Amino acid sequence: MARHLITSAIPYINGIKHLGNLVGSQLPADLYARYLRARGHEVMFICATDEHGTPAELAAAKAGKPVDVYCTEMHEVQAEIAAGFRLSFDHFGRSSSAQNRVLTQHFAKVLAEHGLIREVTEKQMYSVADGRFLPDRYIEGTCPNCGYTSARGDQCDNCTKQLDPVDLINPRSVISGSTDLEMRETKHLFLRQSEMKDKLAAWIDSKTDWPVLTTSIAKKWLFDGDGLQDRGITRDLAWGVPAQFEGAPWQGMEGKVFYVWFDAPIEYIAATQEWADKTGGDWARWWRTDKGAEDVTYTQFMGKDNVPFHTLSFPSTILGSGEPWKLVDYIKSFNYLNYDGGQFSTSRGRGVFMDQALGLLPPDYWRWWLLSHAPESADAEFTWENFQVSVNKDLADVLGNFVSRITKFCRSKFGEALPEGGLWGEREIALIAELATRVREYERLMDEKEVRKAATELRAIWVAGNEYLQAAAPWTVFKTDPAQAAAQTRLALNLVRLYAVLSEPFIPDAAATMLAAMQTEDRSWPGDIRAALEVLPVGHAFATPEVLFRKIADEEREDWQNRFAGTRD
RNA sequence: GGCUAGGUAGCUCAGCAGGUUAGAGCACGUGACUCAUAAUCACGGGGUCGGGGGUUCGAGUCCCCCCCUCGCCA
Repeated sequence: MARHLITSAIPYINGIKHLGNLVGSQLPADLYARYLRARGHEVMFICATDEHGTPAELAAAKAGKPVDVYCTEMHEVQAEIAAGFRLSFDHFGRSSSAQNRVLTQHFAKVLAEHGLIREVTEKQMYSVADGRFLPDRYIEGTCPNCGYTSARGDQCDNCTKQLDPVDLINPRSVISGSTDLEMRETKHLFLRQSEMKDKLAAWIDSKTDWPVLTTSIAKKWLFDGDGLQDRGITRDLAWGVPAQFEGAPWQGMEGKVFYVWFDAPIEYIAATQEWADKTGGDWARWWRTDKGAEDVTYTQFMGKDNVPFHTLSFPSTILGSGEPWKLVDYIKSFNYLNYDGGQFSTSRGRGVFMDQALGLLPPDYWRWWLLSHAPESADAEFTWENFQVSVNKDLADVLGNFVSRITKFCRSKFGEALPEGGLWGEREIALIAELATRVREYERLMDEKEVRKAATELRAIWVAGNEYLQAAAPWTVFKTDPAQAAAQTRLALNLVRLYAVLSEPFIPDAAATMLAAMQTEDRSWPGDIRAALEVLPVGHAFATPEVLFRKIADEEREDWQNRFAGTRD
């Protein structure tokens, strides 16, 4: 038994996430967590909402609510949806927690003591009417290049030219529309990542087993152009972890907070502290190598947009502190999931969002499709046709129908209990051999976090059951040798339990239904396959379950296709 | 423009320490079976492995050039 710390990139508080966000971090993290628990390991699976920053402030203002109230509400919404997808977090925290404030300030202070923070005075656009500094993208004006009137301070959406806010003609605040803007001096803290460059490079180089996607992005940022740049870790905002605090090694940072990318990853640790405070557990044995975490394996899951923060920035914080914090062991990153020929778009409401998905079908349908099509080697694409075909074929026909055919067969010929008699022959021995090979391969792929390939192997395990039934044909054997048919039926019914155990990480609800139907609580992971197929003994009663997975009809699919093509209401 | 990852059967993808007739699922065709959610199982048709050079006895698999897609950055 080993100890595994697993974190999923934390979703931003602003709004409900779409399926692309889900499959990029939370869902594969959950798959891995469930698998490791099933194998008997000790798991700490952490996620949280990322709550600080300007977008949260603006969304709250738009909703007419204080930002803290807004975040509390949205956190509850996201927690509920996560539960709806059966994401099995040990704790779903909040980056606005008191624990994170203390820890973030602690890290900043320690980093400063190690000379890794420097103060930088720069000029930034200030909106007198709004009473605040404006981030570049919250300033709009006319593009000096193409004349587009809604060009943003960082880039013109029309001609794609990169801009500086001062370039804009007639600049105005996106927040209030005010044109009363001026350049003011402001002071910020910068994390001296450039000092950490060599150490980070050596560390990344040592990770030869990481996905190429992860290491190539890290190396790009490390070596491209002038190399790894220092980054500002404070902003002129009210909503966040205050950058001026008691005992801070600097002065004059009043009214400023730490930037989200600095405090968000620290929330992984803080969320574990939140968990500890709630449950009385010990967070330090997961995070402090001087307090029991030296044998922990830490795996992070994230979309590719988050890779720079997790390979460079957060490690700079961890390593730079000089304290014995647990550093990540493996970073599993994902490409993007596109939607029917284009991108999912939160702002334009294009694609399927998590709450909407659950309104259409139960979580297992989505979990199966998303995981079996996870964008590991390249960007992947969601289409309704593909979704319909995969779900109908894999879940309804191959797995669901297998459970259905054998339970109903047994019920009609022998009754609802495992029948007695008969012996296993060559066919059964061959099946056991095939399953043994496949289950070991499935384990290997799950250990390697090869999500798509694991799904393929699992499906092949389901298919093996159908092949066996088709070849053994107990319905024919029954006519001449009922005892032999009984042995075959007994084996197949035991397969249902085995499938439930193996499939649980992908489709937890269906797995629970299958175990309930087999009237067993035995979820033990199969070591010896032969033994695993004798867990349910002769005479063990079962209940013929309802249809495990219903099929998606063509009309339904077309309806959904139309409904989600445009914008979200 | 620079960089990353891709461009393999109609579709979604696997394969690549270079080596006999390039694989899987879906879709399609034929057959088997009738226990089952008109499900399942078997067999089959289908690919000049983006294009062009090169290295090699031999290249989707290595090298060079070009074209296309996606994303990141300037």
